Amino acid sequence: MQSRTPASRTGRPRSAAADAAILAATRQALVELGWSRLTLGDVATRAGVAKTTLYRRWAGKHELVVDAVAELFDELELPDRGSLAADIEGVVLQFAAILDRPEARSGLMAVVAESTRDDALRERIRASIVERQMRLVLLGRARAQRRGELPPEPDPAESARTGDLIFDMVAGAVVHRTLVSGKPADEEWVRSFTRVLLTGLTSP
Amino acid sequence: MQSRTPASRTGRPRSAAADAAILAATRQALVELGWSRLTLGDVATRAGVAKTTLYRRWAGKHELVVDAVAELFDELELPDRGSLAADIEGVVLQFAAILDRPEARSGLMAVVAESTRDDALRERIRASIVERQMRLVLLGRARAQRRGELPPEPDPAESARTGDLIFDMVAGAVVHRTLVSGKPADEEWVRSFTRVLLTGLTSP
Amino acid sequence: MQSRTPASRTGRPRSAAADAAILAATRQALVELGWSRLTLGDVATRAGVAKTTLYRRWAGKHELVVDAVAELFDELELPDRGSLAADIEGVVLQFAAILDRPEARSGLMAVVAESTRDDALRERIRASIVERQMRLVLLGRARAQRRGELPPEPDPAESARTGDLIFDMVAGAVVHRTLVSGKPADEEWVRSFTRVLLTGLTSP
Amino acid sequence: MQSRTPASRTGRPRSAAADAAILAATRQALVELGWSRLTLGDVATRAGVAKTTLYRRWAGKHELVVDAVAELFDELELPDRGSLAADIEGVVLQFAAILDRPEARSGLMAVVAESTRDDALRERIRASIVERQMRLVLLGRARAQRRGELPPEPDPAESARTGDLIFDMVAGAVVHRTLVSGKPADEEWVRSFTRVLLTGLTSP
DNA sequence: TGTTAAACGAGACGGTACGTCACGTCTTCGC
DNA sequence: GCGAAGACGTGACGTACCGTCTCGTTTAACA
Repeated sequence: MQSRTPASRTGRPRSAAADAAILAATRQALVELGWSRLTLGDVATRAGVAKTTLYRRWAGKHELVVDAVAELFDELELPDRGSLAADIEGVVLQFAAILDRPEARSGLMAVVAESTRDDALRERIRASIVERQMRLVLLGRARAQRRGELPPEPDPAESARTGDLIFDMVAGAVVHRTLVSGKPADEEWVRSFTRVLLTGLTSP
Repeated sequence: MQSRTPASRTGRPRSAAADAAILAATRQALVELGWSRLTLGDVATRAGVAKTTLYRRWAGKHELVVDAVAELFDELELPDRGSLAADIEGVVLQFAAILDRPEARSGLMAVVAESTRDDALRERIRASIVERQMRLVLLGRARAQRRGELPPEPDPAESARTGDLIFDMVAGAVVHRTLVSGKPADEEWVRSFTRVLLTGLTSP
Repeated sequence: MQSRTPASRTGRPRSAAADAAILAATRQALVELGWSRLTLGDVATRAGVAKTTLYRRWAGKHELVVDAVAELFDELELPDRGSLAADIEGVVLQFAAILDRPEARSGLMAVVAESTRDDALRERIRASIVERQMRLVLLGRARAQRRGELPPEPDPAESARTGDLIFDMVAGAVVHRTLVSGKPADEEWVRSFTRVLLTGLTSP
Repeated sequence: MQSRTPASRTGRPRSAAADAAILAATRQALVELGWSRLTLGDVATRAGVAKTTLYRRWAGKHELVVDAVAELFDELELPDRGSLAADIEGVVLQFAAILDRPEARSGLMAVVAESTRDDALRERIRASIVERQMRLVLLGRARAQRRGELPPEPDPAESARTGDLIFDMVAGAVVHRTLVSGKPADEEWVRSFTRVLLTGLTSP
């Protein structure tokens, strides 16, 4: 998934294990060193792999970290707790738990910072991290509409706009709470947040 | 304000002009190069200053950029547009305008990324950037309470919690919209956002 | 010969051409700049080599210059001019000619200066510069003894002491004449010197 | 003696104590650090003096060290031990004792090295160090001629040439023995050396 | 006895070189 | 032909001294 080169027909095939080892080593290095002290040479050593191998698969530090962090978001899923509020609280708590992990904290903001000047990187982040989260928002809304907790939205453009807004509010608030304010997005906070958000969305 | 050493009584005093030149040069370099390509040697050259002068005043790239970006937020102020909704819209638009400037975009996220592993840096960011914004939130709420648009909040602990929540929701949403989703926080978006937020805060 | 690290089995081997280029560039820089203005960055540039390559092979300026200057002494050899006096005159003139070259003048004294505080450097100088010269003294004496111009010396300890004395007198006088007094060790001076030395050694 | 500027008529006069303190601090620093690690800022601190004061009196490290080392040679004098051989041995031993002191060892060779590219420095060395030693050679020879141990030399040009030769042989041998060969110029060595030198000079 | 002009301490300044580090590329050899 | 090992050119790092430049403060000779 990460690799650029389209895999040649002939010669010794690339080790699949190497990919996993490199990504795991990257996360381990993020935990121990953080983004700014992480070096690709060190990652290669940890993974038991030559630097060459690493560069054959990723273009640089940013791309590698995007992929390493993206895997953390694989476990995100929409729980069915019976009500929209409970569902949101559940997914926000999951999201907060991921952001609380040291391998995500510094890596995520660093690649976002770089992505403001690198469109390919922004797209990579969108595709492998943001999209995953966005999907949950859309899924949750659809389920709530089926349940009758939210009114159906016939206009697709308006629907997309609202989806975007919700997503920016949810993800933004959790990220800001966790990484900027530096306070935990714990159950109490998540409950307050969800109440304000849902009230704002459903009150006339 | 930026410097560490508390200014000694004797010896040649530090050039005040140098500080301003360095911070301006830093912002210029952020515009042209972005965070990752910005080098302190280049900033020193742009500022017409020796590298050593720069290191005498700032401990590193992160500290320097915090101070350079912080000055951008000096212009933030709470407009009095007559209603809470209008006031919020005004201040959010100002905030979005600052985040839209290239010298803020990559620099801000990069220092936040690093601050997740550096408590001194986090405190510096809080004191010189976040605090400025937080003040506006508190000011706006106080004014709205005077106007009767918001109920007075007698419990100071609860008041602080709510202030934090509002702040994380406002700042988080704008930052996420601007830097992660990569879409403009324009008037339309701000209006929608403000409506959801205010409704959520004021509906029973 | 200069390098420390004993050459590993695997990996890309060190460029042999780089060594020669660096030493030549060092001598060129000594000619143009002298010891005190010579910088390793400049040497690297002249040699068409990265600074890191240079540091991978030599620990510092002193070690590098020792090796660069040592090569100048490679050409020293003991001529066979038929008599001991003529042999000595020949080798002293050769020695003086080397010391007269600008790449030797400042470099040689500078490393000797440093060697008074650095035993490893002193040993490096001894092995690659002094030893070469000492060998000629011993060779010349042996030849003179075969010729009958000098009496055989049965006691090896006394022989070593005398060898040391001769060597210090020859090398010291030429160096002092050339570098301290700043006058040329020309044929006339060499003849006078040789006469005094030989007379002193052979008269009862 | 060291100072350049011709001392103005008015204003605060220069502290005489400062000169002595600086030279003493320089020697102390030479002992502890050697030439290459000695810095003028450190010397100033040791002397309890500002860097400015130091630079007002000396142009740089080389000039300062020449003066600091030169004072060591003030104590050199020609003993009257009754015979030319004994006189020479005495003065050579004194000379060797000075060269054995750590403040002389590295400093002396370093300034000689630099003097090969700096004529003003060479002249300064000649005037304040070499001249002192040369005077002893001439004095000793004159005394020996009065005693009849050496024949009078009517030709002044030849006399100068011989004086130079003797001086280069004496100073060169001791310096080489002490600083290059790294062995002590002790009584035994001095006796051997003096015997060879005197025999060479006096035998027909 | 007061003026005054230079020397003084302190330390910031523009520079230059240092020696190190990580980057991303390359070259060699073994599997 | 992949992969490890590691040397390579490149370029920024942060530090250390250099020698110069302000500052405010003595301090001794002159008026």
